[in-house]
Amino acid sequence: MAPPDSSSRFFHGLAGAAAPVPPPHDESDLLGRARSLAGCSVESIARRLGMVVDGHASRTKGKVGVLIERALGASAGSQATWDFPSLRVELKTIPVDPRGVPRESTFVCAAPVIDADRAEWAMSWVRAKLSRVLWVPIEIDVNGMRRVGNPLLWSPTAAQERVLADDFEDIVGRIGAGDIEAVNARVGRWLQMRPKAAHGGVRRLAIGGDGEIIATIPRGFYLRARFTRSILRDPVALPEGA
Amino acid sequence: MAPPDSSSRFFHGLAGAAAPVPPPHDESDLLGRARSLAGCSVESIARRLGMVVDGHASRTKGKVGVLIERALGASAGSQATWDFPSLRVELKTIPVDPRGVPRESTFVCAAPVIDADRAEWAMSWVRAKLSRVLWVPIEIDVNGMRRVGNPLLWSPTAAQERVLADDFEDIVGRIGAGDIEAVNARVGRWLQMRPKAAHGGVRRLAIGGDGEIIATIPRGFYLRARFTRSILRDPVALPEGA
DNA sequence: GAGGATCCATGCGTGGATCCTG
DNA sequence: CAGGATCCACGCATGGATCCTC
Repeated sequence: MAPPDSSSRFFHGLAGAAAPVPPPHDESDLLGRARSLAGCSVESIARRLGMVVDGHASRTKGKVGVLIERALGASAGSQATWDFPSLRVELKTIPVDPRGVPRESTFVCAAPVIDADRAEWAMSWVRAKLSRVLWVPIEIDVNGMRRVGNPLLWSPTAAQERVLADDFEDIVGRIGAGDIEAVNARVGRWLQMRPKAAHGGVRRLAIGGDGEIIATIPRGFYLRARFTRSILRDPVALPEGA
Repeated sequence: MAPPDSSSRFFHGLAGAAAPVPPPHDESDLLGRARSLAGCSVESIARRLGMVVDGHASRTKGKVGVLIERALGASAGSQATWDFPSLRVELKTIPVDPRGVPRESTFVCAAPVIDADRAEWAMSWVRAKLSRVLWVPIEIDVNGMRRVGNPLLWSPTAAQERVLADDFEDIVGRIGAGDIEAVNARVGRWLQMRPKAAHGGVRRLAIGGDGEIIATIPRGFYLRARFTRSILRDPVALPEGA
């Protein structure tokens, strides 16, 4: 008699769980996939992947980001520097209003609160992630309905990168000098640093002004909405504020 | 009208979830509690705490250990060195056959695969944990029914500790020399080192024979059943093999 | 508008151990 | 028998972001 189907161990009875989308072969493959999602509602993509995205937005903050990752074949939540490591491309979903305009800042990556004295722009994680970004707008209409917009594969122009680098050095320099508590979200023209934690009680070790060890809230780097608005309007423009 | 009962936020609708048992005041308090559990079935203790311990043993390996921890007021799954930090006492549940004899080895703690060259018995985590242990036997009868046996609060005699220290130095010395892959479970009379991982694919960094970085499976220290059998029979005896 | 605060999912490490072939 | 392999629960960190008051 026939042996049991050995492939059955890959199916765990999760009705609705679809097979993972394979990684894209190259940038044009990736961009093609992203374009094919344009116009689709978030709900329809979720159904196709066997996921559920509902409930108040406050309780589903990161869901759409993860959904688009999976729909495009990004490596799932790994420690990899980029969402598509072989392409060195970062994916960012960005909520936009009915006219396609970003209203929120965009998280880039965690900020170093210790070892900041050894952080340089050229070697920084911020630069690595921003060197190639696939922007996928999520259009939210007046009824709260969410739909994928036209994707943009972007790299900073030399002029744009100079400003980002300046902001980065400004922020990291103050941290390295022990003034981390003096760095708030007002520092930086397009790149800023803000708290990034589950709640206000989270603490991480850092270096204080007198070289002593202090406990402070974890921070993250964010792109101001002013900057992402400019990119989506005109990818090579040097926005106001430069 | 009366304000809502503010204590209600501590109850999350978990029918059966009992209040946590407070930490013991001292060793005699702890030992008294353990003695009061003797003779109780695992199921009856679980019911009392609002827990469920059932299913095949392969799928519930650590459940009884956690159950007894909670029943005795141990600090829950923290990074603390001991289960009862203020008493510096470690709790070990140990499965025994109907005659009270241990048949399995006992996990002690993770083994250092990196930095092993700086590990000394006097400062070791193994020694710290074994310096004071509350042994709680779990008697498994022929029907698979599990019942708590008579607890034993134990410290190694000087002669016992000498052997443990020798085994430790033997194992750690070989690791420090870069021979970690040469250390298998056959090394050590009462203390041994064996793999300790979720599955065979887990890897951790270590130092190879030529000082290079290698990836190896994580290890743990275990007490051989031969040794724990001796302790439960006669806590101060120097077992065979010394 | 935007700075500061917060929310969910998931991965990984640790601690609780016992399983399971040869 | 026992060496080598494995299993579950849970906490914490990370990565996905948006919320929510001034």
